[in-house]
Amino acid sequence: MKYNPSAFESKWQKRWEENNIFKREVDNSKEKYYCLEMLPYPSGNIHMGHVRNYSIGDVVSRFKFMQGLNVIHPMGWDAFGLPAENAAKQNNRHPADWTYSNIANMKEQLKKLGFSYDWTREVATCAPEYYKWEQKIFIELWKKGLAYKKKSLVNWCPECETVLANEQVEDGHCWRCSSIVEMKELEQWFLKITEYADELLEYTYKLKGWPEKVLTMQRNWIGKSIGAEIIFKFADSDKTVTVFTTRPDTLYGATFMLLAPEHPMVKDLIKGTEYEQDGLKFIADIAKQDKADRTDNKQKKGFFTGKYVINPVNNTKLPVYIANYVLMDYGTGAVMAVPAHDTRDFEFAKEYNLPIKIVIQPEGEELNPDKMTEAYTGAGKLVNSGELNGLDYDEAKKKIIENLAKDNAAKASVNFRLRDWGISRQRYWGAPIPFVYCEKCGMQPVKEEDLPVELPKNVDFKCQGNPLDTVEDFVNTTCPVCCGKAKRETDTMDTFMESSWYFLRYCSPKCDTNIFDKKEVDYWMPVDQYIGGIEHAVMHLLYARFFTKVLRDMGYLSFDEPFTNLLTQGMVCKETWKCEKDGWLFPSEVKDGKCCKCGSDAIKGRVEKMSKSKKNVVDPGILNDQYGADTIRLFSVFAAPPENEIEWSENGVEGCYRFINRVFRLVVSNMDILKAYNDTPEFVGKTAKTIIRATHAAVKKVTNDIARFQLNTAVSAIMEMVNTLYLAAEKLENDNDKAAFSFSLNTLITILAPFTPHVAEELHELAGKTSFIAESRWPEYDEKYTISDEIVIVVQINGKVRANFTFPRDAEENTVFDTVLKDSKVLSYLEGKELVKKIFIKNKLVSLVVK
RNA sequence: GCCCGAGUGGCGGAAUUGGUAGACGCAAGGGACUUAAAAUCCCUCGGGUAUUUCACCUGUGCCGGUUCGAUUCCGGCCUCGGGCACCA
Repeated sequence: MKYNPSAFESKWQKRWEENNIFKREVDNSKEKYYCLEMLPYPSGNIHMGHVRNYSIGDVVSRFKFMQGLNVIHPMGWDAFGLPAENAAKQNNRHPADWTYSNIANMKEQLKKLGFSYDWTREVATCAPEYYKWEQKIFIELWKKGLAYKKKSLVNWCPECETVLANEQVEDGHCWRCSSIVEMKELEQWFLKITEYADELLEYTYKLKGWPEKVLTMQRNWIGKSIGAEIIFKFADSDKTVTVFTTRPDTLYGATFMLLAPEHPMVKDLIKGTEYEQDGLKFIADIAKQDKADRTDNKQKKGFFTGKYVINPVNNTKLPVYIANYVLMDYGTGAVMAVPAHDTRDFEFAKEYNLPIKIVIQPEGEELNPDKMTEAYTGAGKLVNSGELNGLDYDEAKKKIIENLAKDNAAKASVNFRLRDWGISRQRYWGAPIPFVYCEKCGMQPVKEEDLPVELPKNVDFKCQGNPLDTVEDFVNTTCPVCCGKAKRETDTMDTFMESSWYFLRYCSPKCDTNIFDKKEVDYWMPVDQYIGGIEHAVMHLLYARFFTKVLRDMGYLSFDEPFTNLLTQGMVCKETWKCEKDGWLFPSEVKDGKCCKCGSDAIKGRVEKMSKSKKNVVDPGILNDQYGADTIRLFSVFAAPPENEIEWSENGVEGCYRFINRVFRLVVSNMDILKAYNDTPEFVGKTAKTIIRATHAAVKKVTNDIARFQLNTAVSAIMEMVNTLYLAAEKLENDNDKAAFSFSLNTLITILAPFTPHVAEELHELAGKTSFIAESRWPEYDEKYTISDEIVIVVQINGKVRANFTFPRDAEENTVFDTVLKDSKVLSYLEGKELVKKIFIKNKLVSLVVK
């Protein structure tokens, strides 16, 4: 009998489904376990990244379930988004059709991989039954003042024809299409995530189950700076300007003042003066630059306004400049410049020949302004600072704020890099924002009983701009307050809104009375294990944390964080090929190092994440046909630790296939023993002991390794067990040996079940069992059977291993030294030398020091 | 520049508390079986010196320290990967 996965994999998938074995319900008598994988965007096909993500999650889910936990393991579709709309433009296909057919296709592919999802909880975020509740959340956010509409300068992607959140701009480019992002002034909806900045940051220190890397990225993104606001008076008027600084201790060293070109005071300051004309030109020049240009070009440029402010600590007059490197959207848009102790201010001072005044002296060094080539930004003691002289810079920070606070000239202040989340999108395929504009009553939310505001079906996708604007039936409506004529909001919500709460909806996906059923959420949430790619470290994971905190404060939730443990799995990569003329090549287009199209040299490119554009994609569907689901699943978890990158290797897959074959042969060729012996073996006899030990040791290692997500070593432990069983199979002598062997094979099938569930079920059935292995109890191991009676004691002499001795377990110090110190090899090292020290570590080693 | 993470064979990677570095797998080489191939099985596999075999030296990015003993702990560096970045 040969291992032929295509003969039975679909059979088991069908049986699991027919018997509803992955369908789970609230059961207060059982401990719950929520295993969640990031829901996919229905792009059309499952790719290797999905397979890896879901294989990891499936091992954990199946394992936890076999351990007796009530495991919820849902799957759904992040179904709104631009690709559906682009497909509509190109192929004349409605985004809904395109999306739902992709979902059907991908669901089929997932089922063929045998993942243990509870499909009764499936959610598609583009369904009105889903986004209805999102609209309700949105209105409640608005009622709490956490959603607001504001005219502001926003990121605009000309290619996608929509606004982007700050999180969606990478290096000045659109995260989706890489076009250069423009700045545009528009009236937009925002969510006040900044109100939660402090708590979001604080909890990054409490999330013990998250990778440090992700927490750091979130901390960087939130970017908290502790400092002070200081008020400066103008020399020639009663006006004041406030600056934010993290270095109030350097206030005595301020030698000029800088304002952002967009600062609201700037135009007034130069109005009617000789500086007006050139100043306006300077401002206009900077305004012309896009985000990428302005940050790329680090050259400091400034313009003197002709005005002066007074330094509140020493009444010095400081010239006021407009500077290109001062940003309006951070701090107050005004900066006190301390060239001696700030890198950028130093460059500016050099450029415009402004004075540099040292106020911090580092220990053991004497700074001299004429000789400095760069600013000194480190620690030190204060000088040239009046009453603060001699203070440490940290103390001076507090002292100076205290002093100035008496005259209301300063206060302690905190600034965040995090901006409010812009969620308006000028696209069709998203959840409509449930607001209307009435001529009489102004902006009004749609009444709850009228939700959802459904997307209209008949729309012209080929038009310019937002297709929703052209749908008269949709736009024209009545006011929920006065019933008069009103117009609907046509912006839709950012698709990250849907993924910010879907894990809550999974708990009661069909609840039609509220966002979710609180009882269900109280039982299942928070998520015990969340698994997904590192690319969501900031955007999705920050938004979901924000939503959780907001819903908690609205009384919907009674916990602070949605995801207790997070695993960020690495990418699946493969080598690439490139030709100078024809660009990226498929491996099939390369022959003997030459490009098949033009015959020139094909260059082996970097190992990169699998992507269509780089032509290095491996289709899981084809692999499934070739090797079966179990092999792909096993490879995905065995190739590397989950958080590392996997470099795709056909040979590696082949190796996993070979291993499953090896297991299949081992079990099938010993089927008679497996069936005939059902009693518990006794722990006697060399062969039986070896078998039982190998079994308990494997169970121990696999159990512990899955728990700490070392799935690769869990698989190696099973491989080792199989190797031992192959050797033992030759040596079975009596009934007890065979009983041990039978016990071991049964255990092997059981511990394989989370990794290769199909072959495990098949072997289980071949062994005459009628139950599902997926529903079997995970085996327990007994420590006393994992250890051997004999142990090897290593002898180190002056730190080097010189000999090995076999002793009975727990041999005493005296016994060991008696043998060791009589051994001729050991003695040869001691000859003519003095034995200075003897160290004995039980069951491990002896260490001798000689002189 | 600031902040995180990581450096171990030809490769992916093991070593859970400081205790025989290289588990498991891949690749490579040799052999068995076979008319042949596939499949399977066995042996070798960090580097070096031996080969009168069983041995010795060296080795976990580099330099130093602690220790009987360091991939693991401490100090200093180097390199790579990632995040943030005219953020005041």
